[in-house]
Amino acid sequence: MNAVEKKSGRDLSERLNTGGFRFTPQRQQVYDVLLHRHDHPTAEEVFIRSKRAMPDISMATVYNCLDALVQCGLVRLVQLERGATRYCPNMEEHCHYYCDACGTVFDVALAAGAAVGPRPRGFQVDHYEIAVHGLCAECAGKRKK
Amino acid sequence: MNAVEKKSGRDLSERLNTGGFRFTPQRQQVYDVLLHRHDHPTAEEVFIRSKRAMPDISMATVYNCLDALVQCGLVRLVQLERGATRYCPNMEEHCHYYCDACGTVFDVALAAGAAVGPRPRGFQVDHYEIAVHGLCAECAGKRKK
DNA sequence: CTAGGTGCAAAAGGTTTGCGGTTAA
DNA sequence: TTAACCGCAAACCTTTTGCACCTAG
Repeated sequence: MNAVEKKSGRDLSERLNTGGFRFTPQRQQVYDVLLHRHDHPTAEEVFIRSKRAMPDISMATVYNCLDALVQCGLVRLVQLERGATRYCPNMEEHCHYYCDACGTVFDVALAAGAAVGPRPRGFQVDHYEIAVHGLCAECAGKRKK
Repeated sequence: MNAVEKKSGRDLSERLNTGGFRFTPQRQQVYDVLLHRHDHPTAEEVFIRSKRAMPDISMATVYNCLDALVQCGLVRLVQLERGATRYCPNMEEHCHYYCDACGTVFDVALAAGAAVGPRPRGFQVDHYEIAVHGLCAECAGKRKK
C-alpha cells in the first residue's frame, strides 16, 4: 500500500468522523480523484472523473463530498477565475501560479510562515491564498511568435 | 476639483481611448461608483448604486463597463468567495484581508516588489493576488462571547 | 434504529450573448 | 458616417435546495 492509498483509506474515515461526518464510498471516490492528479479540477471535472468509477454519482453529491472534505481540512478551495471554483488537496503552505492562457496551475511551496505584511488591528488570520497570474513557459513561447 | 473627480473625469476618457474603448456616461458612472467607496462591491452592488444616478442603466452594461475598466488597467477583479466577483479600483500593490463572517475587505499595502518565492521555469508573471482570510476585530469579538 | 447522506430534478444566483436601436469620435 | 455601445430579454453555467429513499454507525 503506497502513501496515497493509505491517506485515502482508513485515514480518511477517521478524519471525516472527527469532523462529524460519515465515511461514504462517494467521499472516498471524490477524495481519490483529487489525490490521483493534483491538477486543481473544478467540481464539474471531479464529477466527470468520479463517474468513470461510480456512474450513478450525482453532481449534488460531488458538491456535498467536496464541502465535507473542505470542512475536515483535507481539501481547500481555490478561486482563480471568474465562475469556477477549483479544489486542491495540497494542504501544505503554498501558492498557485496560474496560466491565464491554458489554465494550468503550478503549486509552489512557500517559506514557512511567510509574512504578508502588517494586518488590520485585531484581525484574526485563518489562512491566506496567494495566486500569481501570468503565462506558463509554453504559452509565453507561443505568444511571442 | 479634488483628486477623485479629476481621476474620473478627463483622465478616464484618455485611459479608455488608449485602451481602444469609447468614453461613455455609463463607464464614468460605474467608475465613479467604484472610486466613491473603496469597499470592493460586486457587479450587482455596482448596478444598484449606479441606478440611483442613472435609473435606465442595465446589468449587461455594468458588466461591459467593468470589463472595459479592467482591460484599461483602472480596476482589478478580486475573487474572495464562491460565486461573486468583486471589483477593486486600487491599483497599488496591496493584499486583501477578508472577514469570512461579515464580508468586509481591508486593503493592506505590500512592500514594493514583495517576493512570493521561486517561480516555475519560464513562467511570465503578470500580477499576483494575495487574500488573507479570517475574522475582523469586530466579528472575532462577537464569536468569543 | 435514525441522523445523515444519496440521487434526482427544479430553482437560484451570477454572467454572457443576441439583437434592434443609439451614440461617441 | 459607422463601429462601438446601450438596454432588454433570453440563454448559460455553476451551485444550492427540497424531497423520497437509503445506509453508516
